[in-house]
Amino acid sequence: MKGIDQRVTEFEHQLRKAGLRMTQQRRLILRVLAEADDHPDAKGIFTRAFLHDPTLSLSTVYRTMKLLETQGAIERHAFEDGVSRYEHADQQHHDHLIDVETGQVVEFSSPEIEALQAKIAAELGYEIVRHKLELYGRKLGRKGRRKPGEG
Amino acid sequence: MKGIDQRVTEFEHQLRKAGLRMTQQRRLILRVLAEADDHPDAKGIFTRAFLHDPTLSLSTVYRTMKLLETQGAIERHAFEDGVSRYEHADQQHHDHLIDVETGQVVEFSSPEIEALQAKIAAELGYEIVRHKLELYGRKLGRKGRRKPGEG
DNA sequence: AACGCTATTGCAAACTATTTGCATCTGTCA
DNA sequence: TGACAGATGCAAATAGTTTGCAATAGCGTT
Repeated sequence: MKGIDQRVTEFEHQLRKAGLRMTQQRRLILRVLAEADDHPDAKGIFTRAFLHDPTLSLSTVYRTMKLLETQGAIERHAFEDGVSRYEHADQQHHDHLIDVETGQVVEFSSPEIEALQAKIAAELGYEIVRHKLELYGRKLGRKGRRKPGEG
Repeated sequence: MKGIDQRVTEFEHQLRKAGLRMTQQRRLILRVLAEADDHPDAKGIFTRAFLHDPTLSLSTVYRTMKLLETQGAIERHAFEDGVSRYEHADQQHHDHLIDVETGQVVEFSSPEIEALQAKIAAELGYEIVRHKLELYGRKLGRKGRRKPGEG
């Protein structure tokens, strides 16, 4: 995995090229994202970053997430809980398996499925721009012990 | 395809069994849904239903959609535009291909992909409860004429 | 056909997630 | 270091959805 500092520096160059600035806030948010091994939402990112800089505002997080997404530095996901969740894009493409009981997100990838998708799209007369595959599952061996009302 | 009236009647029995009532509003909304061949959101459903009953309120649409979802009468989708879209569940399982240029939704299904999904989940120690597969694509032969900045 | 009980509705207000206007502040580059 | 444009914080604005409450209307019973 690339070092955090390296990633920040790379992004700084990327920003410069676009005439944009590397600010303390952006640096902090990048750091938080790089350190996250889950898929936090804006508030989650804000909460973590806020610990290091109590002057940070939530709107800056939102603005930064949008910027990062535009720049291709992160990916935004909209799982079924309604909020946007983010993860840094410095990794191979993968899909997600969400544990319906714990909410835990497992990443996986399947070239076979990707190939099938392309084939299906082609048959329908389309080329795939991107896709979203989310499996919602329950751990094997753990039977219907779901808390009522939980998504 | 099942007749609309038949579907409404079936649902009425289903409601009765649960101690719930079949109201004019629910009847109307069911009708709108049954007649829809797209994937309308709450406001869309409201707009169409409102034509037939101008006393209908948007909250009733939301409440009804939630009820219908709980009863398994409809499916709710959250595509990337952020709003919840609905379709009646009286049909086989299928996934969606969304045209990134027009927003048009094409339905398809692939037993092969389903099988692969189950296999992958099993390998990760999960059984699939449900899944969501969305392909975002562009019509073949129509080249990169996408407006810049559009997602 | 009328009655009563309780589910359902309409309305407005509340909520949640996200965006935006604006005055102020701060990177950057000369 | 100074100037300019981009970025920030704050509060207010949006958009989608939910909810409290008083009034209304299904539906089983009489």
